[in-house]
Amino acid sequence: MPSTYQKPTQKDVAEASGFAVTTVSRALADDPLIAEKTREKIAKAAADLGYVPDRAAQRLRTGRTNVIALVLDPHGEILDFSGSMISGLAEVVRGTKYHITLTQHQSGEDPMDPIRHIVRNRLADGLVFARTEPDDPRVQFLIDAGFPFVTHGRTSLASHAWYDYDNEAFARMAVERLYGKGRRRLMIIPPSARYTFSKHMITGFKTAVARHRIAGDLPEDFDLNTPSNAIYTKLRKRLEQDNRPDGLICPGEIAAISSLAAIDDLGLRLGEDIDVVAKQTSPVFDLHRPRIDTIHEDIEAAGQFLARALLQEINGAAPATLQNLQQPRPGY
Amino acid sequence: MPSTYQKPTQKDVAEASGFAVTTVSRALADDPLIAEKTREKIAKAAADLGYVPDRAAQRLRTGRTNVIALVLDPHGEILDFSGSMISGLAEVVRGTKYHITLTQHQSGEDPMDPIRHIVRNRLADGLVFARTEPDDPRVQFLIDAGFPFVTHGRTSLASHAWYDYDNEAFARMAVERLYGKGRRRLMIIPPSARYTFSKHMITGFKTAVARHRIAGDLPEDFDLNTPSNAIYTKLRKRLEQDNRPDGLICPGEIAAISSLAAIDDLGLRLGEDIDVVAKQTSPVFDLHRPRIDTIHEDIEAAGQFLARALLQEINGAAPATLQNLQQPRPGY
DNA sequence: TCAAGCATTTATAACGTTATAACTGTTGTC
DNA sequence: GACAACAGTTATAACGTTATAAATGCTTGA
Repeated sequence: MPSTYQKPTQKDVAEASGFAVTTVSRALADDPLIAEKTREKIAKAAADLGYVPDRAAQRLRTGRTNVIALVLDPHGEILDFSGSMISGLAEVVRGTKYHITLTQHQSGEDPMDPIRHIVRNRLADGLVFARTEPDDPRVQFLIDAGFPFVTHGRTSLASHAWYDYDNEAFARMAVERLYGKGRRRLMIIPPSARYTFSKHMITGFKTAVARHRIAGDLPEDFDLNTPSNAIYTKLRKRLEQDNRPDGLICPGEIAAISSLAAIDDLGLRLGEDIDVVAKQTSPVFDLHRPRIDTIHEDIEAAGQFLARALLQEINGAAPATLQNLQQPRPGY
Repeated sequence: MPSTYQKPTQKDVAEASGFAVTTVSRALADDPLIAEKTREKIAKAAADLGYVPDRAAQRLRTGRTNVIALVLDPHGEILDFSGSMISGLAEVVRGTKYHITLTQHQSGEDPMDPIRHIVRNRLADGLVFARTEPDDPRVQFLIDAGFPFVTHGRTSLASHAWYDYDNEAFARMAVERLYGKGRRRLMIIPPSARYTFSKHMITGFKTAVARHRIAGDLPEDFDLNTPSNAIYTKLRKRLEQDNRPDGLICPGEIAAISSLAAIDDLGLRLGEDIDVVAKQTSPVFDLHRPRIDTIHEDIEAAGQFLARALLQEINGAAPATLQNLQQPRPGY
């Protein structure tokens, strides 16, 4: 490619096809006013020249950015959450006119900042983010602004587009598994309580242990955002106390690995002194030894749904119709 | 925010400050021709109005996109590679005028496609990608096109900006560890041989085992892109053969987990029948039990370096000065 | 005092696209 | 045969910015 290469514009297509620039623009936009023959001629000329519309010009003129913005939380909560989510989003967005841009807010920062910035400066046509809180200010802000968005996770606010994993069912299912193995003193390592998904998980845990009238330990001070060695330390201390749990529910692989380390280091035997059920998001954990009893969550599927939903919402679909709750899938 | 909200433009700043639009433009660009007093007045007016330049207009006029494009390989090679890389990139890019866009090519597709597309259509000012091959066509294309880019991984091509992990040193170090433990029949699970980093790793492995005059098994048919259960299957078969290795080197956590599963399922004892050294990219693996002997690679640091390097290259720095080789850091 | 020089500022045009309104030529109606 | 209606095409202007060239006013030197 010579450095003098100049991208063909509509003007070039117009000259090549013998029509006016306006006609080219309409034809390429499939305007029904344009005669079919004309449309074909122009399409051919455009293809021959390798014409691709200039995004900046389109964006300037129409105000539409053809961008969807992914706002990521600080790194490190779920192993490979971002990678899987991105993979799902990218797959759906590929082949459309949309691009994905990335923003990641620092741990200290206000999560509202990137959202506000993107909306105020029209940096995208729609937003994706995860880890919602019941009364999430980001969601409220976007609803008020009338800005298209989708979330991974529900809220208690007015209806919007979301995808979520049924963490209540996950916790219930996990309790059933442990109960079925004869476990009667269960404990869950809850994600940070401020997230909606954590509340659902806790609800599921509480109702399931209540139904069986067994002990359900729900420590307050655990936090998925906690570095894993903090989970290790806290759990280890708990396991050394009297009346330690004999069944443990982990909301993710990091918690599972941390827990197994604490169990192992205390000389407890998995499957004898204690059983563990964990949420699994990565296939490689099938190969973990000792085997971890898991329940699957598919983050990539979430990304796919969210991308599709957002594109639909941008094109006018009602957010209330764009909701999906993924059911837990048994690990094995 | 009312839906009638209109972003302030330079025109608004011009009216508010009493200067012409052109002057505003120059002042905000810190043009030295503008008087200091004027610059201050305009800066104040812009700040008061909350003026933010319109990216589309700037891009259309200047041809600069203020975008750096991250081209990701198909998902799933290294656990959380994308997430860590993105985190590093995003941290450096935050606060600059640049945005990050994402492209991920499908496993079947030509890796050149997204690169060509981005360059031909001026979709970014610079490119980041990983997993280079010695004679990487993407690198050659970009050098020929004079398009700024940085890679995670070296090539044998003309000098360009890169960041790499010293996989030769990694392999040597891993061999030394195993040798120190009395292991004399070593084996490495090599990443797909077409990547530069794999060749380096193999070189390091070969030279180190040759120095000690010990056996070095280098199976041809392993592949990091292989689903982990394929690694498991192949390794398991190998461990069942005569003269099985007593020291194993894993290029990543997925390979390590798969290997440990094969070892465990065959009833071999880690630390007795065989020792494993693995590359570690995620802190949580410190908590893996049994403990895995690891050597660290910091992907986030790679992302940070690459972002800084790319921004410098876009601003005219010579690519040859933007190279860094990360040294392996012992796990414990 | 006046031209030249200088420091600032500004008018104009252009980037590539699309929305709006205007134009052309044909058909159909009375 | 005049005119309305319509299908199809096009000229014009505008989105918000910056590069270029031009203009303004002030200072300086002879």
